[in-house]
Formats: sequence, C-alpha cells, structure tokens
Amino acid sequence: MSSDAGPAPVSAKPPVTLREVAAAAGVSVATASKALNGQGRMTAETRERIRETARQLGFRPNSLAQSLLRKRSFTVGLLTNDTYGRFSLPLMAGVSDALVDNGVSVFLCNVEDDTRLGQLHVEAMLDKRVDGIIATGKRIDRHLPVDLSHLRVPVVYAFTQPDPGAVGLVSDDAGGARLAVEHFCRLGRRRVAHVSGPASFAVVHDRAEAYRDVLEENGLPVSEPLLGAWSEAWGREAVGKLFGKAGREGWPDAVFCGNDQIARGVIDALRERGIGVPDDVGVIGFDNWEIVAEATRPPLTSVDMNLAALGREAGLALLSLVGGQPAAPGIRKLPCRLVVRQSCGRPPGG
Amino acid sequence: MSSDAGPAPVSAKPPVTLREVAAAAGVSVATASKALNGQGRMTAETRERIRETARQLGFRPNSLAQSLLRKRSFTVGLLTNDTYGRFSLPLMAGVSDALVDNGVSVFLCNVEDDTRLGQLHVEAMLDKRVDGIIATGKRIDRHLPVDLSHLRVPVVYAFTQPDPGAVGLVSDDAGGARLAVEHFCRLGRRRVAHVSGPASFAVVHDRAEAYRDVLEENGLPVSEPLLGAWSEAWGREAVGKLFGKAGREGWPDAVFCGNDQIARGVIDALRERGIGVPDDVGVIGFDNWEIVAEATRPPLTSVDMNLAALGREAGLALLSLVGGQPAAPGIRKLPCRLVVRQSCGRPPGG
DNA sequence: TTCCTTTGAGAAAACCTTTTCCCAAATCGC
DNA sequence: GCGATTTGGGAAAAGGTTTTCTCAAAGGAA
Repeated sequence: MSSDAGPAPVSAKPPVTLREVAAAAGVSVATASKALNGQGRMTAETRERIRETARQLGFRPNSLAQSLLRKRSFTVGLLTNDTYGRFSLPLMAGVSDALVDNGVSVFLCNVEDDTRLGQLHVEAMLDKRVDGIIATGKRIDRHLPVDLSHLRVPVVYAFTQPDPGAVGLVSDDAGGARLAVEHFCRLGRRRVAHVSGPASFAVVHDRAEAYRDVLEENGLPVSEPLLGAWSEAWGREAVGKLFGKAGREGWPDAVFCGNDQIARGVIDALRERGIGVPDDVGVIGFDNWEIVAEATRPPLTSVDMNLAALGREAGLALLSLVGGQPAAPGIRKLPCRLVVRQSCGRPPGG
Repeated sequence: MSSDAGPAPVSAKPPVTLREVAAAAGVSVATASKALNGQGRMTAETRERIRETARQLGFRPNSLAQSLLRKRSFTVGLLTNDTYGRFSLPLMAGVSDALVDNGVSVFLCNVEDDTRLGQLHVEAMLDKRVDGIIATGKRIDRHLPVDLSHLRVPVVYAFTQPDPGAVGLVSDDAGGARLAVEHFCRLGRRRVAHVSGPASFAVVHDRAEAYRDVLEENGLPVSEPLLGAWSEAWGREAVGKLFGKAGREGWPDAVFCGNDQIARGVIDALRERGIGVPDDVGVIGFDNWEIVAEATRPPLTSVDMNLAALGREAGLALLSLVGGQPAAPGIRKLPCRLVVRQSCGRPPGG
C-alpha cells in the first residue's frame, strides 16, 4: 500500500530500467517502450497504465542505450581557442541556449592554440558520438589549430575562420562600423576620427573601410584611421596625436574606436585635457563590453556584435545540419546593433 | 596491396567497428577486444597482429557502447549560474584541464538562476550517465538554484555554497586579505584603509575581519571599512570620504580594496586629486582581473584567488570520488596569492 | 599410452533501448 | 458459420563493446 509515489525521484540508487517498468506493469519491454514513445498499437488503458507505472518508478531512459541504437546522441561539441575570453562567452551562452531547448547537451573543449590538444579533443568528441561540432575562436580571421574539414559529423564555424565550403557565421563588422559612423553623422558631427587596433586584424580593415565609405557618402572629410593596439594606453596615446596640434579647428568632434578599451582610453585622455565628452567630442566604442562601457565617464555608446544571437544561430544551423537539411555553405554575416549610452550627446535639433 | 595505411583517418564515413577489425584479423570479437585492451591470454603475435589491423583500419571504440557496459561514461557535468562570468571562466578552464588529462569530457550547463532550467540540466546529465557533477557559481555564499544533495553521482562544489556533508572548495578570502594587508605593513604603510563591496556578501566580512586582525597584530590603527558597491564609481566616491577631510595627516597611506574595479576607481580619483600612487598612497585590489589590473595607472597589485587551481582541485576531487575514494567532506579553503605590480611601491629600505 | 594441466581463442551473455516482424484472438463481411 | 481482416501485444534482433565461461589442442608427467 505504501506505493511511494511522487514525481520521479532522481535520487534512487540504481536507475530504473525499462525492463523493471515492464515487469511492474505486467507487459513486455517492447510494449513498454512503445507505450512510452507513443508508438505501436495498444488500448488506451494499457498505454496509460504503463506510463503511470513508469512515472511512479521514476523511470528515465538511458541516453547511452538510446544513442547507441538511434545513431544520434543529442550531444554536440563546442571547440574554442579563446580560453573562455569575453568573445566566446556570450557566444557559448547563445549556443547552449539554442541547443538546450532541443534537448542537446554541449561538450566544452578548450584547445588553446595547441594542435595536439585539439586533435585529442576532437577524437574524444567523435568517440563519444557527438552529432556535430561548433568551432569558435577569438579571432574572426584565424583558423583553429585543428583540421575539421573531413569529419563525419557536420561542423559549423562561428566567429572564426571557416574551412572553404563550410558553414560559417560571423558578425558584420562593416555594418557595425556603419552604424557607428552614421550615428555620428545623424548627430551632426562633421570631423569623425577613427582609432583602431593592429593592422594584422582583418576586422580593423573592414571597419576602417566602412568608416571611409560612410563619411564619403555624407560628404564629410575622411582622415586616415589611426592603427595601434587594443588597449586603453593606445587610446590615450591616440588622443595625443589627434588633439595635440594647436588650433582647435582641426580637432575631431567625434572618435569612432575599434574597441571599448581604446574608447575608454580616449575618454579618459580627453577628460584629462579638459575636452568635454559628449559636448566637445562624441565617442563610440566597439564590442559593447558592458563592464567597460558602463564604467566610462560618461557611459559609452558602443557597437554590439550580438554574439549571443550569433551563437544561437550557430546552434540552430548545426541542428538543421544534423537533421539532414543541406544548409547553404559560405559565410553568413549577422548584423550588429548600436547600444546608445551617453558618450555621443543628442542631435542638434533634439 | 593498396592497404591505405596512415594513422587512423578520423574521416571515414561509417566508423569502423570492433567486429570489422576482428574479421579483418581473422579472430573473434572477443579476442579482438582482449587484444586491444591488454586482457586475456594469447600469443604475442596474435595480439600484435590485431593491434596492427586496428591501427590500419583506424578503429576507435564506440564510447557509448563502452559506457553502457562499464557503468562509467568518462563524462562529467559542470553546472554554473554565473553566465560565463569572470569567476567561472578560469575555474572552468581549471576543471577542464584536470579532467582532459584523464580522458574525461565536460558537459557545460548554464542554469542562470532558474530552478526549472537547473532541474532540466541535471536530469539531462543524469540521463547521459555523467560520472559526477561539479557545481560552481558566482558567489561563494549562495546556493545554486537546484538541489544536488541526493543524486546518485558524486558532487563537488567549487566557489559556491556546498550542501551540508558535501565536498566544497572555496578560496581563502581571509587569507587573501591578510596577504594584502601584511604586504602594506611590510612596506611600512601605517594608515591602511579598506574599501569594499556590499555588506550582503559574506566575503566582504571575511576580508574585513582579516584586515582588522592584521592591523591589530601590527599595532596599527584600524579604521572602519567602507562598504559600498563593487564598482569604480564607489571607489571614486570612497576616495572622497577618505581624503575629503582637511589635514593631510589624517589621510590613509594605503587602501586595500574589495575588488579591482573599486581599486581602479580609487586610483583614478586619487590621480584626479593629485595624490600620487604609489608614492603617497599604496593601493591593492582583489580578484586580479588582469584586464583591469593591467590597465590602471600604475598597474595594480592585486590578490589572485587562484581560481584555475581551484577548478583543477575540484576536478581532481571529483575524479577521486568517482573512483570510489571517500574524500573528506566539508569546505576546503585554497590559498590566494598576491600579484605584485606597481601600485604599492617598494619598502622604505628597498 | 593415459591422464592432467596449461594455453589460446571463441561463444554467449550482458548493458538498455528501439523496432521489426510475427502471432493469437477478436472482429467483420457475407 | 467461415474466411479475411484488424487489433493488441510479444519475441527477437540490433546497436558495439566487455567479460565470463567453455572448449579444443597442445604440452607435461607417469
């Protein structure tokens, strides 16, 4: 009589098997399986009785056994060489998000820049029969240190250089830069400077080109982008170059920065020179790294690459590939968005 | 003749099975299995022949099948409610590190603060037969939103509040604070202030108490810690309180900050007031968040919680638990270390 | 030569679930 | 009432590996 019901105690010692459920319900394992999966033919009463028994026993099917049979493990691998840096994190969150809803778990594999480690991880994942792999990294223009081009599972590249013919998702850096510079134009800024990172990064050139394009489209003067490092120190140094020359007339009234750290350096240096932000100069950053963007004085308007959304898209793309959909290869660029805070001021008429 | 040898092409379409290896080598699967695992008795030639065949065919055992039989999946789950924040990241890297070397893969599960999501993840992990679970979070004094106390797999808590009777690993915050304040004392600083985060955090009190203890042990005056927020703005505000009063004599000559952001705010505000760091005032932060600590002017000396090491320890602890070792329950505190940069200066005699 | 022990290797069960037949009973058409 | 169909449910194979048990052949002792 003391049938200890309750909603599936996860705690039992040895997990309940389908065989036990079947025995308890007085049917064969085949029937039990069909009852629980909504397959086969049987009376409604039988089906319900078996389901109730399973519920009472807290039965949960053994994923390993299911996967073995189904050739589908509901597991994917996430490969990164960004040691959990600030780019992969939102991206991973997005991936995880998209997949969890579909009952898929994620193996996290950090490969550093070590080919051997990468090989190790890939083989481990394959041995564990992942349904697919998502590759991500810290740079959009670099390969992971491991070859994923001839695997027997689908691969999606997100925020890293894809193999030719593969599916790749990246942020639209040029579009993001447009957003920033167009924002300046709308606000009536006339002399927009650009301070960015090292020339060795492809995104630096993508953004610089968009910067030039927008200014030309608006009939505004283009000054040569200042390339340096991704650091606050470089931002401060760049202010020296831009605002060092005498004659306030030549000074920019807006600075579009390659990332938020540079922007912070710029803002700090401007304040130290007594130049007002946003009154005298507007500043926009890139990355929307909240911890930085919200700590600058004033809080920084910045381009957000929507990495979480990018991760989500990557997860969904992989899922459809796993499902057999032949997804178009090539690089798909996802739009950025401008997060407006207070470093640009309002438009003249506003 | 064209036996396409080469080191195990991971790329083949359908994976090679043990049965195929056995057939190719002219033995039974049983013998093949034993040959590859170093079990059973057979002539050295037979064993080597089978191994060579396996190598040529690029055989890799199906982990799913192995796990099903062995009751061991070489997989663990990592549960976090820190949406990939800066604390869980190094910690996760450490966990991953320790486990990869043992052939164990890690399921990453982000549960936010959502009990339902947590339950979902835990059940998915259990269904996939993880060997154990590591729970981690963003606060040492808070529980995850999910009950892990009666699972049928071992659980290790790292940098989060453990259940009673469980194995927990945390940083030694009091010890870390001692390192900082003792460093000031060694440098000859006499009036050490403490600016920390909100009173609702347990670590705030742990560190404040250690701060008081060390000053008393050194016969130095103790001033009441200033509690506020974990932000730069609070650091700047605190400088106003500490250095606002007239009379340079009452001013601190050292500030121990509750985290690096506060420390940055302190340093910035001091510079704006024309107070020299480290000449007039030494500053130490907490967390050693490199991106912040290296951007302050001067670079910030900070307490590092050794989170990667903590993660590694957690991984190893879980491993030994999984292996059946009865690891002592309770909370183990791991030491912090002081990373000296330039915000404290040299000792008087140095 | 006969009995016993070792050696080398295979058969089969086990892990747990799904799925494809297959079969007996019940129902239907006439 | 008799053959044909439907219905409800079970037996068994499959998935890939490990492990125990079994067994034939070979070797040794007497």
